[in-house]
Amino acid sequence: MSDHTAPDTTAYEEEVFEQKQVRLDKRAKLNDLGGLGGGAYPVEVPVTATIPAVRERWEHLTETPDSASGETVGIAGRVVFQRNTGKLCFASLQSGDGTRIQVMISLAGVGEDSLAQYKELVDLGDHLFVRGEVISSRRGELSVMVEEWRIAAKALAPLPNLHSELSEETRVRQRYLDLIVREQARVNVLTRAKTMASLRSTFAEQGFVEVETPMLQTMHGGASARPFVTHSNAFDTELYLRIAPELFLKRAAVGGLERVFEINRNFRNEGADSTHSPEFAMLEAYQAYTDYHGIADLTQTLIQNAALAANAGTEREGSHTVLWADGTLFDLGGEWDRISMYGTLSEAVGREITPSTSVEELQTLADEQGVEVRLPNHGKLVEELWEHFVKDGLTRPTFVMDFPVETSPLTRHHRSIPGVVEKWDLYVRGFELATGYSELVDPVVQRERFVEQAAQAAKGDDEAMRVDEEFLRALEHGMPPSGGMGMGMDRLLMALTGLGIRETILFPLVK
RNA sequence: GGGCCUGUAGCUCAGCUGGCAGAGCAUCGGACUUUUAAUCCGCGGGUCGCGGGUUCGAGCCCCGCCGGGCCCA
Repeated sequence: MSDHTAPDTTAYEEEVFEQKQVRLDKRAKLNDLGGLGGGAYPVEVPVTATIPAVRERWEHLTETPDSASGETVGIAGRVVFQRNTGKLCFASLQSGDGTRIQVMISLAGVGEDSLAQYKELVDLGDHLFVRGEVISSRRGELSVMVEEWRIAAKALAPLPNLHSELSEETRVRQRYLDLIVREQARVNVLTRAKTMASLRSTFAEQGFVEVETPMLQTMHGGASARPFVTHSNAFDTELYLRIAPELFLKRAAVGGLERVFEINRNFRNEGADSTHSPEFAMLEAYQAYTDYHGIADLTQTLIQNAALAANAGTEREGSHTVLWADGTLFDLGGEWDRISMYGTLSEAVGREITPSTSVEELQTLADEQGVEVRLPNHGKLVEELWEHFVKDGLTRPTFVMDFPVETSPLTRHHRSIPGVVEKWDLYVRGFELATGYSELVDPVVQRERFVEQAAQAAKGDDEAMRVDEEFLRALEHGMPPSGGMGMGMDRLLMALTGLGIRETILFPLVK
């Protein structure tokens, strides 16, 4: 064992604390706390009850001010308010869920020395343990009359101002502060957790198996996106962070996992803005012996159950109508419409648009309406026109079915309508929440598509896929006819809560 | 990629036409046994995002860079 010199923490601390008087003062208190049992960071404190439990059990005391329960509890929480007077001090302790309770430290209760030490050493933001009787104050506030107190964990950095909102940037960069001071931040975390649990529960009810497939891949595929590249020292090779789990989940399907799903992170090396994050949680699911209609049924059930879960314990218990952050009520219930892209576009423009409508005719239509299109081909034009004429009119969750072949080159062709693929996008209030397919399982056709993609890549398209021989070999062993679906988890949370993407992610990537 | 807004004390923000760097809360010292953002007295606290320029003088005007937000593509 090599001997190592102790790191020179003193110099570092001097530097850190030097400029910040607040921290300097608090550090001085650390030394004082060293003289007390346990110091500033005791390994444990003798808690006998949680703050919410104490509140629930003795809430009735608030109806009779200045009364005593006769029972003693030991509780701990963060000091979020302090009102110190000469011989009687008040503090509010907050537990992790935001529940608060008042504690009272009096000369009569703890004695002169302990009271003086309390006033000297305990600051806003510290974790404090107290033991004492549960009482109500003269004003009727549920309180613990302290007989003994201890620092549970000293805070060196000061708590932010509790009476004004944190700025957007501080919320994101120091989410722990956001969680301490803002109820909605705590609710958001719980809503996300409840949503995830609900999805897994719905999948379990329907006989799906959850798997985890590689995030580090020797070849990226399953979507059109630019990947992050990294390097493996052990293999001395480049590896890609996955842009989608699709090609591995389909291998699982070949192996006999007839109902399989994964909820995990994807990474796309592209722009980050208020609706796009470079890393994002994605759900993908594959179900054998169904098609894009069956997988749409599944998707609707998953989201409606998630809405129920988000409403559990609220006044909307049992309802599919969710409450958004801006106060809007949004109904996710009922049977969702399934509309045809060509059909609704034709209706909207008052003339028949089909997969065989010419590029010229579509371009004229686009020009007339001032719709700008960069890459004029039939599919691109149809999608742009559809978005322009139809999309914004959708108020309820809607599956938009049957897309042009050109814009979905990797997708299975429609069984009866030429020029169209068996694909849907699920739109919820203007954005694409999920996408589903009758999966392409023909290894010969799949190979052709890969070869076309590889040609695009050779021409410099760094979003195009390469020929994945290992995946093709799997497909050649036969994948059952299947429906597949992908859904962004952050977007699902946005649909359930009306929040921006940075609020749905606990720690969004920031520079 | 384009346009607009923004960065000042630990936190949230003012700062006029270019003229000594400000407030509330927090911190520090003092008083107070029923406070609810307690009150009262007193004291501190700044790389005005960074770099350049104009000017007698720049938080403010100009240029570049960095961070954040909104809209558009």
